[in-house]
Amino acid sequence: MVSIVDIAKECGVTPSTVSRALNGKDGVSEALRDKIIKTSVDLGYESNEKARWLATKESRQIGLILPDITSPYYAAIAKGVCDYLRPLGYSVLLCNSSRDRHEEKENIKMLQRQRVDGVVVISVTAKEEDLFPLLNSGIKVVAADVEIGPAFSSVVNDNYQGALMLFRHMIKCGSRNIGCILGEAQSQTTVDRLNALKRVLEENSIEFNKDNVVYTDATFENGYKKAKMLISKKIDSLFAINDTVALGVIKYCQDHGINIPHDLKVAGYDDLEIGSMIEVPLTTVHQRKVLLGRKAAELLLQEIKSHSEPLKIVLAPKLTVRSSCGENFL
Amino acid sequence: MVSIVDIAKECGVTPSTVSRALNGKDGVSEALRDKIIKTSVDLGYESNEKARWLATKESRQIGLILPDITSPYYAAIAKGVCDYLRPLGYSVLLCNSSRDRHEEKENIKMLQRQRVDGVVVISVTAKEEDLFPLLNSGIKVVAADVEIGPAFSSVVNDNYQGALMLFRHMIKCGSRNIGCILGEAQSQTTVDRLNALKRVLEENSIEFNKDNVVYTDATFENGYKKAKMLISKKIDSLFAINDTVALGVIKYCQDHGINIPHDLKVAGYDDLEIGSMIEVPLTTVHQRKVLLGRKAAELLLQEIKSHSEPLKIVLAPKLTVRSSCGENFL
DNA sequence: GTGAAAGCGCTAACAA
DNA sequence: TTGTTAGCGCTTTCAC
Repeated sequence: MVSIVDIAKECGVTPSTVSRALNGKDGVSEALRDKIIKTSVDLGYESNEKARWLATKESRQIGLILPDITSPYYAAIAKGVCDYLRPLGYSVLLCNSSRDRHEEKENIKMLQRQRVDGVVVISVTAKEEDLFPLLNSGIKVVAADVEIGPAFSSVVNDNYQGALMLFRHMIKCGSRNIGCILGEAQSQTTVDRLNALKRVLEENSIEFNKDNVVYTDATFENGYKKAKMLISKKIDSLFAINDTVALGVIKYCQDHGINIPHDLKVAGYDDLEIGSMIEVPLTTVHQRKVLLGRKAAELLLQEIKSHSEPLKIVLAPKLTVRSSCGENFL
Repeated sequence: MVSIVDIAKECGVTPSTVSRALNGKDGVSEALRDKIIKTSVDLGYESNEKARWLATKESRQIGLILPDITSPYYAAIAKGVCDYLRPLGYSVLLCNSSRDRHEEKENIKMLQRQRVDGVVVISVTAKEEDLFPLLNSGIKVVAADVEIGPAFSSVVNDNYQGALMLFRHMIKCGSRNIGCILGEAQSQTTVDRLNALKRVLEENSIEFNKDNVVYTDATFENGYKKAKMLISKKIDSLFAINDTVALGVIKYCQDHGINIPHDLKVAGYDDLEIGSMIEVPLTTVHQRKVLLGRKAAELLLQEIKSHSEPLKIVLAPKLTVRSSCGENFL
């Protein structure tokens, strides 16, 4: 493996000159610089980031911790992070935590050992204190998709606004009795969207009926099961916490001859690609997933460069109207 | 950031002793080792992989180049790689190439600069020579999902066998005139599966009709478009090169009142999760995606440790029968 | 404009 | 069993 010493010898100069030349620092004549760059290319030199770290404490590596790379939602965020960072010379260390707090902690340690410059973390399980070790070792942290605490910057989607738009749309489509399949009751996402529902109901003088709301793990299977349960309650509409759950609801309806949107209006959240590919296209809320990842990476880099105060960025979602809630009569 | 020097001072020994103790090498009394380990956790020490590299030339980092992390297929492979490697103390550098050869080359350079120990590459665009720089700088390479050349180990799914099973099943279900929406004509995947079709047709004395075969980009939209085209040709069945394309086909049928499987049998390939969630569950071929990633990582680690000859691992696929091809009458 | 020298945090060969 | 020493490849003062 060729090092700057090889280049130095080849050019009859010292390593320090090569370093200056290659890093675009001044104090090198243009002619020499050209020669050095040329031989570095000829020799197939690629800078050694490991050795460079030792001298500069800059690794040009960013950690990315996420619950499940297999989820299209998180995968899209990961894409945003990677695609933004690569052209800037950063590489990303992917950590798949499997939604497991212990695994998250292990990944955090690993990122410390690898001396990354910063980490983007998406976690529903991690506690604030789990991440302090990173801060204490001088590694910047930005939370994406969900906040982790006042000490950390974050980039999130505006769940309240998104849900507001969606529920208003449903009301306009004629919904009067909306069932909800939500996630964990304590999760901020669930809370925000439920608050939006309450507000919209209030705006329309409809009473909130908490029997129409169930909390569960956000899976396809639970969508199917809970749909069965809620439909027995004479609801005319069903909001699912995400598109995957909505898919479960839709499947249940198809299996039982329930026509969407005629017999039941269905709405999801996230705007996964699949929502537009199915028989009855899903009305949902579009999340700027790739952008969210990009913004998180952007913010992280800023914090790495200038030690700024924690910042919070809220991204505006967009209503995606398809046919699963019927027509907007307004 | 605490270093072994800090631990050494704290314990009143030298850094080399600390190094030996922490790395489980012998030549340290058990009492001292315990003391050193204890203070290392007390001080919150995490080994410095960057400095360690300089001394050992081992980074414990693996590169993963893939076409699109957003694709559920590649994401599952990535999961296999990550989940296998993490407990072994390796981290993975995720490189999203966007199916772009130039981007792949840039990623390769970046992985060289980061001095990774090895890389798993999934690429349909990279040429063999693009990867030689890695080999030449002593970085091991294993191809996953698709082979790249005799110099490289690979782990692939057996496309020929998988397609064989699928087409035999279709024949048993009554298919006599099978249309195909394939990928690029030159791709090995396409070739293997088409050969399987030809063989099965031959087994059943059915003539191969090349007008029933189209080559295209494997997208949902193209599935939709080509379905339209092929259905006009009086086919009774349609094989799509992957489930995403099959979804396009199904959507076209739903939009045009074509009943699956009654009017048209449809089969896909890959067994994406979504295939079981839609109205008419998709018959497809299950690919061991996570296992494929795991095996690739396993093989890579082997090659890193012992300089073995290139190896090829072929994974057996499994037919997943659902209802989109109707019943098996055999 | 260029070179010399020190140092980053670790491991490993050699001494004691 | 432990310490001493050198060195990995780079950057960065400080001289010249």
